[in-house]
Amino acid sequence: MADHNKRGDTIIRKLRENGHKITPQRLAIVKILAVSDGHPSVEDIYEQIRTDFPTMSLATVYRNILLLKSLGEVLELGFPDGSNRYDGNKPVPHPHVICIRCKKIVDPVLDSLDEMKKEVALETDFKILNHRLDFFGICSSCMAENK
Amino acid sequence: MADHNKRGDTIIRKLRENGHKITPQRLAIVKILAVSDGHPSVEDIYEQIRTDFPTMSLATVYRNILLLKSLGEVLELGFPDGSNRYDGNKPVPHPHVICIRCKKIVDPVLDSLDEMKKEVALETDFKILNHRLDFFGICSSCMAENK
DNA sequence: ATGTTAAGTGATATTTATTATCATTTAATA
DNA sequence: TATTAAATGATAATAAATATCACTTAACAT
Repeated sequence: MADHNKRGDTIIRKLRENGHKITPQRLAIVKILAVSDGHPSVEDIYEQIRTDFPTMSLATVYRNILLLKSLGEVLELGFPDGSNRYDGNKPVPHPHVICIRCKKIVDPVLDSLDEMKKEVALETDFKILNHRLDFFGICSSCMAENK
Repeated sequence: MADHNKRGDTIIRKLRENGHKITPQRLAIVKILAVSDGHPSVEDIYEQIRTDFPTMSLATVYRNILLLKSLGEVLELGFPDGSNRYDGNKPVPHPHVICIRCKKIVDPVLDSLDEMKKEVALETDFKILNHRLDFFGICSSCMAENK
């Protein structure tokens, strides 16, 4: 196939380096996560793969996500409603903007983030290691549908 | 008692306005949440009250938090590890700084927040309704203990 | 004060998401 | 091709939150 999935290759390499086998199921999961523009949920991934692998187990999806998280190759996005979605494309903490209507997730580029991190460290005297910035709202296309 | 709990009174008033009864259990829960410098969990609240009300049910804590959330008088803080903690003192979205060692939560005042909100709206074309900003790190006292 | 009633509570069952278990299968290496 | 540790599939177990239901009680009217 002519789909050179660079990010997927990186993940596969990382798995190999750490002595993990590359099974067809694992490959399918990685492939989806590496593209993951849509920040899929476990169920999303499961359903997507099940059309090709009817024998795929949900546990395998969970197991592989756990593994990929531990390797730092997938970022878990936990939402206030308790649902989790995953980003294997850019597995580093970064801001998200989520549409509460269509559930679309956008990754904004925020110049003010660096400044804010400095401000937090200065004000609280914490050593900041990690962060989670989510903005919830309604995207322009959902707004347009509200005639 | 000379503890004039202004915030607690506000919550009680809101409950009355909406036709809810003020039971001793409910009062105890509100009292803890209104002070809530420590951003307690459901279990925290349950354990605290159980010393005085040995008959208190965990379900009652959940029920009352649900009610207070629906009235906008309590803010639920959901964390990446799946745990939830509650803020009845300032039930409006605001940034938190969490120590991953001692679990302390600090509310920083961030001047750069307004600027960031503007930047997000401008860049993504979303109508921003809500946000969640959490910074994770190690507080100064925990740092000091690491001789 | 007392009785009435809808709301609240306690105890427990149910649900849902995730993790653990274990027999079987398979990828990787020799 | 054989060997073996790791992975999988099916299912059980766990944990957090919610639902159920009989019983109790706060609030209101009398």
